[in-house]
Amino acid sequence: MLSTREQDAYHFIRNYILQHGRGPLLTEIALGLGIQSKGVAHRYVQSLAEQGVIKLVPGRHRGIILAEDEEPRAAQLPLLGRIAAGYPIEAIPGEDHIDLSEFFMGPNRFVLRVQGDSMMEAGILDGDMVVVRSSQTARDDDIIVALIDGNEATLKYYRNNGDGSVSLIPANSAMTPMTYSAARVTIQGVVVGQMRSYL
Amino acid sequence: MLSTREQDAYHFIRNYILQHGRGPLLTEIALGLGIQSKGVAHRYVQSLAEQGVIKLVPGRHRGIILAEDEEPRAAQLPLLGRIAAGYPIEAIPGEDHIDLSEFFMGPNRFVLRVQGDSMMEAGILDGDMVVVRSSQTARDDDIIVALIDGNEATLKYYRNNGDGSVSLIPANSAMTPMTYSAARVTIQGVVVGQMRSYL
DNA sequence: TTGATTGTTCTCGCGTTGTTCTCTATGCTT
DNA sequence: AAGCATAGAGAACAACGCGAGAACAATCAA
Repeated sequence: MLSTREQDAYHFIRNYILQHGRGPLLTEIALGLGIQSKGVAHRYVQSLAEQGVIKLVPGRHRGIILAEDEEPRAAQLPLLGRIAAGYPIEAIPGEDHIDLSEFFMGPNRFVLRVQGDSMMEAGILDGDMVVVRSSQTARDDDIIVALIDGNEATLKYYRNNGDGSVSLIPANSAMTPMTYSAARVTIQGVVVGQMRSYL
Repeated sequence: MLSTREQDAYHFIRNYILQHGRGPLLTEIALGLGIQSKGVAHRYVQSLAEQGVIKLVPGRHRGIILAEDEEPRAAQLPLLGRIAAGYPIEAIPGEDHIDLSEFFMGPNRFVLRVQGDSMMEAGILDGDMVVVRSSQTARDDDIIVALIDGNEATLKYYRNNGDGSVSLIPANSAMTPMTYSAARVTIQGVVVGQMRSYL
């Protein structure tokens, strides 16, 4: 059973290893817990090791390993919290990590790079990546990858008009929605995620 | 388990080989680490070789090879190509997979969930996740996480006015840019990525 | 009170990192 | 082919800081 501060220490250590790829120093743990004493940090580390939550490489600096660390740690980032204008960063209780794999991965998915501004007002900008789940069907208001007449690809909101026609609606007030007979539109997939890099 | 400086050495060697196509000299490694001693460089190289991170061709100058790393990660998705309104999906030559780890992972990064519409017109919507690289500095037009007066967090474009004041500019025409004395604004990090899930 | 939790401060051995020197072997230059 | 500058290999030595605790104190709940 972990005490309150032991849990704090564990979370700090976990975050540190995920961020830096190596164990923290006792001093860094102490700093992270807001205390001056690396002695206490050491005591917590010992306790965590005894309880099997972490493992120690004896006689080494930064010799802390996560016990759960058999699984691929490739795609985890610490999730610090929620940010809203006017308030301090608010921690999200219960969630302290985000796994990019879980976030985006799934069967029958692929990625497209978006060119153009047709979904601009939906927050999908020129150059963004969209994660698409292959599907021949979609629900209203899904963002879909559609093929018109078998050769023209497009990214639009989907609307089935129920009369044998479908509408493809851009998220850009400078462009107009288009309506086609259902036969002309082939759904290739549904957008399930979006990402952007600022580097 | 690599020590701090061994990791530094490994990164230097890796970069060197990727850049020059051949292994570095011990002297060059020492230079790259900012030390005068090629003896230490040698010690690090030996240790890296023992731990299997690199391989050595015995009896040769520049005989350092990268051990075949990069076991296929779980966080890859096929990258089909580029989609633009009016054209078929166009394959992107040379790129056929996207690695979520490479896309988003890096040292000193964390994730925040965005609340509010202050960066709406930059394609960062309410509920999106942003990947932030910890940093105390930023360049003009970076999107930053800033703390105002030490307790108010916000996500804005950054602009250093050069006269001791900085401006924080929202991407939302319904909101107005704010200017503060530089002392009141603490930069917590720079947004390097953004992602959204539609599920 | 008593014990659990949390914290400070101090000490000690050694891990880590660095310098410098020597010896041998490689490989470019002549 | 021979000579030589330089690279690899490693030993000896030293400074510094980190891990590993020990000793002790404050706080709070049972």
